[in-house]
Amino acid sequence: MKTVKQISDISGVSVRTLHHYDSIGLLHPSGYTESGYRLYDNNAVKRLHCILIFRELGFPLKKIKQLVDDPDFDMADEMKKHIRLLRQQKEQTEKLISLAERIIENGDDIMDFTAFDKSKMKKYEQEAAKRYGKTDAYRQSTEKTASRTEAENLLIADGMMKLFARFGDIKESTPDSAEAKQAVTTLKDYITANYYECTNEILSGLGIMYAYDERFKANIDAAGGDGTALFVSQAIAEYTK
Amino acid sequence: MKTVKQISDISGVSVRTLHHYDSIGLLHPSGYTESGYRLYDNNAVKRLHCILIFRELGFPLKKIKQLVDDPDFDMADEMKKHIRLLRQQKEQTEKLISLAERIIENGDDIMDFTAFDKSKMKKYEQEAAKRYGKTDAYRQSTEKTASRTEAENLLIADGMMKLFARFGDIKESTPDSAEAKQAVTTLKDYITANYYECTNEILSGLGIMYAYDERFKANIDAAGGDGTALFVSQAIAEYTK
DNA sequence: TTTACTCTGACGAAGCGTTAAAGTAA
DNA sequence: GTTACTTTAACGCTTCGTCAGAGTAA
Repeated sequence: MKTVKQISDISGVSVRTLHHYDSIGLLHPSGYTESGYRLYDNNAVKRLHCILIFRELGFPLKKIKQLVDDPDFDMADEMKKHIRLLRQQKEQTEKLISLAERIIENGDDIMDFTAFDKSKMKKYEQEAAKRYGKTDAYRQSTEKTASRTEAENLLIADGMMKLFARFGDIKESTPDSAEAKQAVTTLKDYITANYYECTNEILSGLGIMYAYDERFKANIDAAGGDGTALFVSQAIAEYTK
Repeated sequence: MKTVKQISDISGVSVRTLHHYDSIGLLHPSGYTESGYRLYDNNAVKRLHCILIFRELGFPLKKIKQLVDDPDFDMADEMKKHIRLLRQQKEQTEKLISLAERIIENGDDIMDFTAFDKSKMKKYEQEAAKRYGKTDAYRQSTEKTASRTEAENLLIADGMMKLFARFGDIKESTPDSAEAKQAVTTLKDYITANYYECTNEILSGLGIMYAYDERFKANIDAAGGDGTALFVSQAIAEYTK
């Protein structure tokens, strides 16, 4: 029979933890001294080892209690469920890593950019909706945006900027060049995939907006260099002609 | 100026969360109505969006507060530190997954096995220490075991069982066969790598123990089939002859 | 006596969810 | 009046860490 301190020393857990496990019924001492000191026997030590293994795997103490208390509990099944959980965790973390990396790449202006996406873009949507009566596009966009997380939206907006940057690369060619047409197609598809069905009509409206609305123009030129917004606008005009 | 409910609707966070962010100073309302209702302006909305992005990346609220409050705060640096954290998390999760998978493979008797490792093995170590005066081996083993987590030790013990299972595969050959010698070498190296420097002297003692101590015999035979413990013992005797 | 342990509370931490009681807006 | 909102207050959740005050062991 060992005291809390001895158990603590051989197992590495704190005395407080042993107290805690006692109080929640996960590991009661095997007995007590006459003055009320906790005493643990070898079975208790074994039980503690089991507990620590599950704990390390990330099981919550409640589940551990079930696992070690009920011998009929389907361990393999619980393990499999747990592995699924861990896999999800891993995927989630991977997502966050790539998110964080991309945010770093974009530098410090990422926040203004968000503003561009969430406020200005939406503002335009509303205007476009009034103009073309395409309330549908607005609804779609709002729903899709709402169903995503902030960071996901940030990435998608980031993708928009990258598309504009590509326009910047080819802005020395003509708006009716094959590259320009390709870029417009990509942009249209991107909007459809991520915001709403981008018809030629809407696209045309966007093209005008991009060149004449200062809010857009500034952001697009920032992404692709001076004159990019104008070039995008012209390329769209050619495309929808 | 929008009320809590409106902010909640457009951002997806709960009203309670807004209250919370107010109380911890992360996002104070831009103003109040005469009756004390919180009111938020566009700047507050932008700030909230920033907050949500960082939150999603897993930053603690305290750090987010610093990041959004202090414009001189080195964001890129914090991001990099955070990415390192995320990578560690991912690695840790990967470890746990492979751990859990291996535990599943081993079936339900994994716990008895742990007992075998932690209690019986150590008990033997002590006995061996007394017998050969090799207190050093005992200390090494204890230290190494203590420096690892429960699950890691479980895996290492699992490895021991696999080695015994290999002996079981070749137990129809002779104890002085090349395979047997190879298996003994592997066992010796494994013990040295994971517990303590396994000299021929100690190994010899182990060999005797494996065959005549019922506690070991039962476990080894369980891993490699009846007669495995005896075969291991003989193979070790040959090896150390 | 001194030093090392042990015991039972009880607060704190992170980030809100969830009532609860009561006032306000439309 | 009714219904939808709003406010503050406070417990709950999870797993212990960290005192605090007081008794026990050697």
